Amino acid sequence: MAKSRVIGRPRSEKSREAILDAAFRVLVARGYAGFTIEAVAAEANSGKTTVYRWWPTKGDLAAEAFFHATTEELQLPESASAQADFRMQITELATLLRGERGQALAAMLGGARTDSALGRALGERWLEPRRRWGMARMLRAESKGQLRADVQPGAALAVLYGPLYAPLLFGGEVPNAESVQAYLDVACRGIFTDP
Amino acid sequence: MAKSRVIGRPRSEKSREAILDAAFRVLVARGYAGFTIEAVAAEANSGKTTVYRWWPTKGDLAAEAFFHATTEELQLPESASAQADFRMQITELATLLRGERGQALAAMLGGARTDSALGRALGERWLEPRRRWGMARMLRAESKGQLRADVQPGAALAVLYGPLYAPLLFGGEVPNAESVQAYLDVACRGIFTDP
Amino acid sequence: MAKSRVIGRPRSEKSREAILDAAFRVLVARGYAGFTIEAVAAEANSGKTTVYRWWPTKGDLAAEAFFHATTEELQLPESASAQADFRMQITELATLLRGERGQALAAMLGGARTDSALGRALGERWLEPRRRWGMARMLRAESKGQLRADVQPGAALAVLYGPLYAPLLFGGEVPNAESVQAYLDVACRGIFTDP
Amino acid sequence: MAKSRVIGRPRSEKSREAILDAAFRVLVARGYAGFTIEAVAAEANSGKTTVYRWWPTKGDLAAEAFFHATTEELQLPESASAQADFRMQITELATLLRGERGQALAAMLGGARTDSALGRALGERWLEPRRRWGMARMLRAESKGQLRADVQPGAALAVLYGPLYAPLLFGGEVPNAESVQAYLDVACRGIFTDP
DNA sequence: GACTAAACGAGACGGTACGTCATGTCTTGGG
DNA sequence: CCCAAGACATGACGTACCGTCTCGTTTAGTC
Repeated sequence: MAKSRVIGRPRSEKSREAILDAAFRVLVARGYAGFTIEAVAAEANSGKTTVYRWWPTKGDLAAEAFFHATTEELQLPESASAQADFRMQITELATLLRGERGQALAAMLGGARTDSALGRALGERWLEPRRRWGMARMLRAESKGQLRADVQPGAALAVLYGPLYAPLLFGGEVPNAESVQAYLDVACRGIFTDP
Repeated sequence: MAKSRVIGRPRSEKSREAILDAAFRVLVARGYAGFTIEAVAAEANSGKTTVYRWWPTKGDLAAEAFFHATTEELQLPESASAQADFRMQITELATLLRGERGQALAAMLGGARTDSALGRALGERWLEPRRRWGMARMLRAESKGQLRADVQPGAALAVLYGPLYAPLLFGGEVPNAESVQAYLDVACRGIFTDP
Repeated sequence: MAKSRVIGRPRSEKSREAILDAAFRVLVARGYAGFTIEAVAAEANSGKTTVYRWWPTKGDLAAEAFFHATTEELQLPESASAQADFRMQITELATLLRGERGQALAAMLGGARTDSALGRALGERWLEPRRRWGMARMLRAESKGQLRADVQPGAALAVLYGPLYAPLLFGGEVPNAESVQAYLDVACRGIFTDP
Repeated sequence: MAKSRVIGRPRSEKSREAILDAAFRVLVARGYAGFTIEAVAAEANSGKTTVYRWWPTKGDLAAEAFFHATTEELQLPESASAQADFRMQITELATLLRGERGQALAAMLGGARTDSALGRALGERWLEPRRRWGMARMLRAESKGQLRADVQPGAALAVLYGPLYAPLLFGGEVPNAESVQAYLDVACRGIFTDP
């Protein structure tokens, strides 16, 4: 039986926590522009070296800090109606994005285009799980005849989620609850068969 | 009669052009991360002072450089069918975004969240004219009974344009022609009355 | 007639002075070990960049700071007796080295072995002028028959000045006045003909 | 009778040798500037802790490495003529300093001014034994009437050895054989009675 | 033969200084 | 008054060593 052979001083979990917490705080407080490795290290009472040792880029750190700041798992509603499930998921997502974590996510999204590591991390850890759940739910809905004819699941997801994120691109805010319901009404009508 | 008395050397149009051209080139070549005032000034064989004198922020310069690089006017299709008009406009927009100017726009969008001047400039000069045309077209469609019941024009625009821009947020590319048609099929079905 | 054509903002003499003064202060206060570019820049209320722009290495800066701190010209005694001239010059040199400037010189000498720029600068600007005067004076003494037979001027200078500097090598101090007179008595007896 | 009670793993002689050898190699190869504890530990395949455990400062390590690299004992010539003895000793010393060990000694001398531990170690282990022998030999010469009148032994040693070491201060090399003979001719004439 | 306790290699830790780069401001001479 | 050139103070970058620390692993005695 292979025994895990680790040499040298092990990584300090305390330091890791301190840095991730500090990173999240800096991200929320100063945005991605003020998200400096030096600022994070200072806020965490840590050395810059320690930060660089574990997070090679700002993006890696920001992404991990973001996901570290929450233990909430992805909501995976599963009722009889696919439409109801998506509406609920998107409504909750919008609420989430309007809160502190949304601030941080929005701050990071600015950097995602520039910092490919950040873009990849957010894509893999934020978008992809949601997309995966969405695709699966969509396919199940299709097999139950809940989708209108010729609706491609991918296109349907684009129409459902795109309007939620797009305003962030031009410096805007996440749509408020009312706007979300309004666009969901329109989008769902093109996708689902139930009224 | 008082004669408008302007003293001193007039602003050099040649220099302005050189800077805007250089800015666009830098934007396309190195992205918004490498979009440095120093780089632009060097590329334009100009002084940094001259750049700062006329464009107080990077965002202002980037935005103006972007719009300077094109003389194409906004497409304002006006056929009998609102659906056809929007589909055409969005299809052309997608094509445009996939080209060199799209590269530049995408590059800038990263900075828009951080640099509020850039966000404002893009909002005013890129988004707003399109939104205005979109709203007007939508209202006209409504009055002609081309919209389905209870479709709010704003929500409809969100559903039509959101899926086009959203992928850029996470570092992705503009959707390809096929994907655009697929999502338009879905979106339009929820909005318009014509098949 | 060639006209000096200099473009751009000229070098700030004020800044240069501030940096050199600060450097000398740091050198005296903290020794060559604490002679940090950052410390000098901070002490001078200047930017590190400005320091690096003009003094590529610590050694260059230290040497120039040292020589900047004095306007005293090299003593060039010229009496009838070469022995008297050398004794006076060396006695005054010893006094000088025991003062504040000596502190700085001693501090630098530690770095001279490591930092070849510093070694070169000190050699050229401190040692060489003294050596040149010494050689000239020695040759004149020789032509007047003031040197004992077969005394090579270079060897004579080594015997006169070596004992003054050597103690610094092992972390010691410059010899006190009494010790200087004692070794000069011995050295001169091997060099000069006058009693 | 109290028995020496030492518990725990005894110090590894192998490790000690490896570190000292590595230290000497690093000293010769990279000079005192590149004489890094990390470099030594890496070169010795040892841990930094082990180095720090036994040699509290760089200076201690450098000095011990230097003396470890040689088993040659101090030459203590003792002929009838003090002058001959000193000339021989100094000539051999100059030869030694021009070799590999001289490189290392010269490298360390830069650090001696800054690192007082190194200065002390070199003073005690290199200079002092030689000085002690020199003083003793000088006193014996005095009692035999081999010194000229009023020659203080300390001053005589300064005149004999100073010219050998002094050039190292300004980054120079140890004088070559010819120069050494030339200055010895001059110096000895002021000290000894024999021709 | 098991126990004890220090030495050892490895390497993570909080720091300091490094030398470079871009920022936005300023100061020249020439147009 | 504009422009190019470029110096200036500032502050973050990512790297190299510092000296300290914590691991798991030897390596002797002692029990």
